[in-house]
Amino acid sequence: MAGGAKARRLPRVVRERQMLDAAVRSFARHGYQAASMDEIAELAGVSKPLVYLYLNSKEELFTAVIRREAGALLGAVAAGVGGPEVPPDERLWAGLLAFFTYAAEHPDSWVVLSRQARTQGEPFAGEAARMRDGIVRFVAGLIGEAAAEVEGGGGITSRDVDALAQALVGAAESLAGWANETPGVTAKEAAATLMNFAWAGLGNLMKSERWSPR
Amino acid sequence: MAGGAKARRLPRVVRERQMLDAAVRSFARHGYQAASMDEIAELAGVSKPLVYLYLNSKEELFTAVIRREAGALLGAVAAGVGGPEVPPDERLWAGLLAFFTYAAEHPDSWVVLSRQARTQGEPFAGEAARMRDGIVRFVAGLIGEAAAEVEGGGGITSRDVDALAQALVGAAESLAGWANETPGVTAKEAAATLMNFAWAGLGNLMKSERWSPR
Amino acid sequence: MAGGAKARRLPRVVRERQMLDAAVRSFARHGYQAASMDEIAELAGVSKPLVYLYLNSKEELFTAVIRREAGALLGAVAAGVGGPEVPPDERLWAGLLAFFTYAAEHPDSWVVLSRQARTQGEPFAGEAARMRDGIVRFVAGLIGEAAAEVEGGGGITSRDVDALAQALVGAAESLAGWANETPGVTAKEAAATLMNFAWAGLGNLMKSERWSPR
Amino acid sequence: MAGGAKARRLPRVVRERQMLDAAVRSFARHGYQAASMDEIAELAGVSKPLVYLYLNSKEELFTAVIRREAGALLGAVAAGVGGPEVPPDERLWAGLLAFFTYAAEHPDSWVVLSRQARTQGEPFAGEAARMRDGIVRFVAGLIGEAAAEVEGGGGITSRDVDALAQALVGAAESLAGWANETPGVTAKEAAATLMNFAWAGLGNLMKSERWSPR
DNA sequence: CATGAATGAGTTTTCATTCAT
DNA sequence: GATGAATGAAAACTCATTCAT
Repeated sequence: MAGGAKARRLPRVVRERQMLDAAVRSFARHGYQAASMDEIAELAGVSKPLVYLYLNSKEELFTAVIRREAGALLGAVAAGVGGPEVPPDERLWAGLLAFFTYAAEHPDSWVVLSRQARTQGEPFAGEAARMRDGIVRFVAGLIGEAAAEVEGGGGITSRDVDALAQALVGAAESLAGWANETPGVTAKEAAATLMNFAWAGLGNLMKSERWSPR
Repeated sequence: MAGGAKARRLPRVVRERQMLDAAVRSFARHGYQAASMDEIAELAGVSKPLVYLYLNSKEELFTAVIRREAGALLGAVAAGVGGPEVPPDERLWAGLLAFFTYAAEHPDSWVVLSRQARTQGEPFAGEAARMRDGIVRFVAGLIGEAAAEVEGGGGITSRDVDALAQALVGAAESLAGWANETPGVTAKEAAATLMNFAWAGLGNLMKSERWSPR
Repeated sequence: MAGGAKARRLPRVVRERQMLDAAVRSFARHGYQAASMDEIAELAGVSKPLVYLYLNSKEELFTAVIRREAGALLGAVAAGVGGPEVPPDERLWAGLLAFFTYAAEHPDSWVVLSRQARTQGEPFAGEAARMRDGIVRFVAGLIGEAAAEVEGGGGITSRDVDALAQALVGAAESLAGWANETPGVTAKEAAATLMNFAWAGLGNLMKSERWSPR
Repeated sequence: MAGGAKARRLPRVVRERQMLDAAVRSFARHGYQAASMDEIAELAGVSKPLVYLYLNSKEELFTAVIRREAGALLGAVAAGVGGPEVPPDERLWAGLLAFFTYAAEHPDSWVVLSRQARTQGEPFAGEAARMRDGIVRFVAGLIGEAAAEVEGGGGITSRDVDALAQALVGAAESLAGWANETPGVTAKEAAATLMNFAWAGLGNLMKSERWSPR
């Protein structure tokens, strides 16, 4: 009985997972507006009314997708990063590695979070922004820690820290996209490139070696 | 009758500009799908059939918008950057400054290029990617030049250069968005932050001071 | 376990009554089309398939509702009215009183019968019309009886009798609705108003005191 | 050119009238919920989007229908009734005649106003109630006038007047329906029956000849 | 007996697009 | 050149109804 090709009458949790999986693929490929509930239902192997029965509306479905994927990404990153006893550069390295690994292993999820959710206006952009802010704050925390170890903090202000965190996160996002579409680039390689680039840049900044136009 | 408040019978170029301006605003605010030809025609102050007469279809309209705005952005950046006689760091600085200035002064244009175009699938993503690639190649060229000045090039491969350029462009994009929504951040400040961060990082990289996990 | 708060395994008749009660409420509030089987099942405290097991379809359910409520209304009216030995005016009075009392005590039932059933096309309108015809014939019978007592019948034709019965029933329906939504109006008061108005009018008619335009 | 079988490109006002006509038929036959925009568009000989372009939504369409038909009915009744110089019985007679004539000549309109609008909940019921209240107040005014002519007013209270007006209007509604489905009954006949019945009843009431149960 | 799981068929509504003048 | 009139095609969403357990 069990093990048939087309499983019918599955428990609700399983069906919901299938639907969210299908939605991630569809939203990643077409974007929120262009994705159709018909296609999502078909991808999930169920009828449209069932999607509505469980997820209520396209908007709620997209929100559920964003929440689930954001949770997965944050969870993956958090899992690899140690606590305060680990020095900040080690934590940044672990976070970057986990991040690039997640983006490589779940490209659709990454596209939804980094591109689709952010362009669809409220309430989706807000949901995605919350997650991104979490990451930015995490990075800013590390930069702040590193600055604190240097004597005088290198004259770095709190807004400098924010800006640097934004820059670093943006660099990571860009590299993740590039790595995903450039054959042969591994997550470790991407993480290493960024780590070298960023940590060195930060180090110099704190030594107050500033660049200035002639 | 003629010469009244509402100017009629304007030359085609003017009408087209009005339509593209309206389209930029509309696409920036609602996204490609949610923007309606009705609204665009109304914003442009013309009737819908006229939009079709000049621009043929929503798809062609969006493509025209992307082309025009991409040209404007590239032009603005190119205008500020000197030729090969100028050292690469100066050129990067000029480019960053021009870029952040453009993003600040044409936020709708920047939103369309950086967010909307890239999320709408082909053919728009391709069009936007072409422009971005131009910028990435420009940055990669500068990094390559800088590396060439160092003896041995610091052991930097061509893929390293690509990756670094991707990281730098991503950082710039992220900072531009952050600057646009954080009150009080000027284009010059954003450019300076990134320049300090990036050029220092590059310098260290080339001195082969690499970070590596313990 | 058994005997808990939620009684299970009730006999069929009881379950059916619960369902019909729920259906009366739901149909009265939302109308036939807008009432949903989901809501009815929930109101009845049973699952939807059980409703279908017992009542077969929404159409049959509504028909069953109309039949039951029509029977209840006719029964209530018939119970109060005496046999042929009672004079017609007394019987009309008793009927009106019973009718207004029923409408006041079962407002949902009255709404379903007087409004919803009659507006939903066949077969429901027919079902409701049958009940209404029963009442109209009863009233027509009384008027006929009264006319027969007068010498010559006042020159009243059979169609006159029908028309008067229709008028009287319509007046009663209208008053019932008005009484139900006007605070402080009792069934007895409504019945008295109508009885005064109608019986006097009939009396005059039979004395051939006709009104005619000048 | 003009006079072709299928007129195309008609001015907006004409099309709107066609749509409202079609809607009256469809709503009268099926009721608000069961009527479909598809059918209405087809009956009107236009495409569905045009219906939406002009009437915005099913709800607004139904509201527009109710308003137009209520206006037509009130207008027809008002047109026939004279001013205060005409005695109340003459005015009632004229109003009844106009009313029964309207109901006979526009049966769909009458069905929509008397049945469909009143059963669809807010905001439709309110719209219909407003019109009906207008008629009830008109009738109540006449009854009040007649009572004033009698010495002492026959001891009739203001609520009595309201109740009698409700009864009279209900009787008229019922007779209109009956006349419309009974072959050979003319508007004049229906009006005469009701006039005889009602005016005589009122007269007796005012002479304080009350019926009371033994 | 009783129900959670599932769907076919239909609804209202929207929008890019074109024609006739 | 410019526009009011008009529509084909598709989308989100709902609901009565049935099966498998």
